[in-house]
Amino acid sequence: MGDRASAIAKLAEVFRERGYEGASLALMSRATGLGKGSLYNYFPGGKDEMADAVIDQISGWFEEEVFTSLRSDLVPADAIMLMIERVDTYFRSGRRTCLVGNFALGDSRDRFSQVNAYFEVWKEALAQTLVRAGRSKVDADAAAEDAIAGIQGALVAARALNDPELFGRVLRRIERRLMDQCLAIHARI
Amino acid sequence: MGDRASAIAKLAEVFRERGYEGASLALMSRATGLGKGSLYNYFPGGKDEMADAVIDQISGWFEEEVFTSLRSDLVPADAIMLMIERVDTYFRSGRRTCLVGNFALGDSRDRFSQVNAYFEVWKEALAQTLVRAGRSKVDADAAAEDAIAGIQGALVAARALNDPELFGRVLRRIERRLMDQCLAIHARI
DNA sequence: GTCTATACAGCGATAGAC
DNA sequence: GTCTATCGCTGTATAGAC
Repeated sequence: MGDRASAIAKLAEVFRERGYEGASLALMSRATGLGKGSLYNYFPGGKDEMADAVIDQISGWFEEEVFTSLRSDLVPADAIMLMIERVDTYFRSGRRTCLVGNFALGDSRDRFSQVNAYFEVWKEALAQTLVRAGRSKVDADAAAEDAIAGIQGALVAARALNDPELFGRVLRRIERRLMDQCLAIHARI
Repeated sequence: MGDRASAIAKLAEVFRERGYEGASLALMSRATGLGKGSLYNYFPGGKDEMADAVIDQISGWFEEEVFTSLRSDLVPADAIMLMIERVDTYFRSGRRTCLVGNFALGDSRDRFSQVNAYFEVWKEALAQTLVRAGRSKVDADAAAEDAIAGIQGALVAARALNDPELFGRVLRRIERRLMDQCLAIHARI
C-alpha cells in the first residue's frame, strides 16, 4: 500500500511543523486530501496511531539510509561522511526540523517509546563506528553524544535564528571533529 | 508586584513541559492556584500575553545572569566558565528543558519575536567574549554557534534518552572547547 | 481582584449514507 | 473506502456576582 505510506509522509509534515498537540485532524485532513472518516479508516487508533506511524516511518528511513551504513563494512570515515550527507539531505540543509526531537522536548516523549529508541540506536551505531576506527568505547560514546546533540541543537538554532545555513556550518564542523576521531589513534585528552 | 513574577514562573513550567499548544488554561490555573478570571486580570491579552511574559522573564534572567557576565570586564575564560555554570544550574543539570528552544521548533517561533532575539543576543555576547580572547570574528562566530547549538541539542538528547547526566557530560566538553578557543592565539585550522 | 458560570469555537472521534 | 453530519468534550475567553 504505497498510498498509506504517502499519507504518512504528509502527516509527518503536519506533526513536524505543529507538534503533537498542534496537529489537528482538520489540518491533517487538508494535508492528505482525505476526509476524517478516511483517516480513521487508515488509522483506527486515531491521532495516536497516526503519530506512531509517522515516527516509525521516520525511524525506518534513518535505519535504512543512515544507521545501516554506519554498521556496514565501509571504512569508518566514509560511513560517517555518508551519515553527514544523508542527514543534511533529510533536514533539507536546515530548512526542516526534527520531529523526533520536537516530540522529545514535550510530554509526547512519554507517549511514544520510539523517541527514546531513535536516539539510542543512532548513538550506538555511531559510537560503534568510532570504535571500529580505533577509539575506546568511552571516547566513542562521548563523541557520538556530542555529534547527535550538535545536530539536534543546530536544527533548533537554525530555526530560532531564521538562518538555515547555520545548520550546514555546524554540521560541517561536527563532521570534521568526527573525522579527527577517526584519524587520531590514541589520545585520551 | 512580586506576585505577578511568581505567577509567571509557575506558568513557565507549564509552557516548558507542555509546549504552547499543550499548555491549557485549566493547567495554568491549577499550577498558579489562580482562577481563570484572575489569570485574565493579570494577563488581559490571554494565553499569548502569558507566553510573552514567560519568555520575557526567561530572557531577563539570562540577560542578568549570563549575558551581562559575558559582556563584563571579566577575563574571557572566567566569563565563559561562569556562563557554563549558570547554564548548568538553570537547566537543573539536564532535568529541565529550554522553553525557548521548544517554542523555536514549532510554529510558536513566528508568534514570539523574542525567540529569535534570545538566541541572537546569546550568540553575539558569546562571540564577542571570544573576540576579546583574541579570536577573529569568523572563528568566534563559529565557536559560539557550536556552543549554543550544543547546549540546545544536549537538552533534547538528555530528555529523549532519559539521561539527564548526558547534559552535564556534553556541557563539560563544550566548556573545554571554548577554553581552547581562549588559549589558542592564532590558528585557523 | 477573586471566583463561578457561561459563551461559542474547535477538538478528537464515531455513525451512517453512498 | 469515502464522505458529511454529528456527538461529547475541552479549548480560550468573557460576564457578572461577591
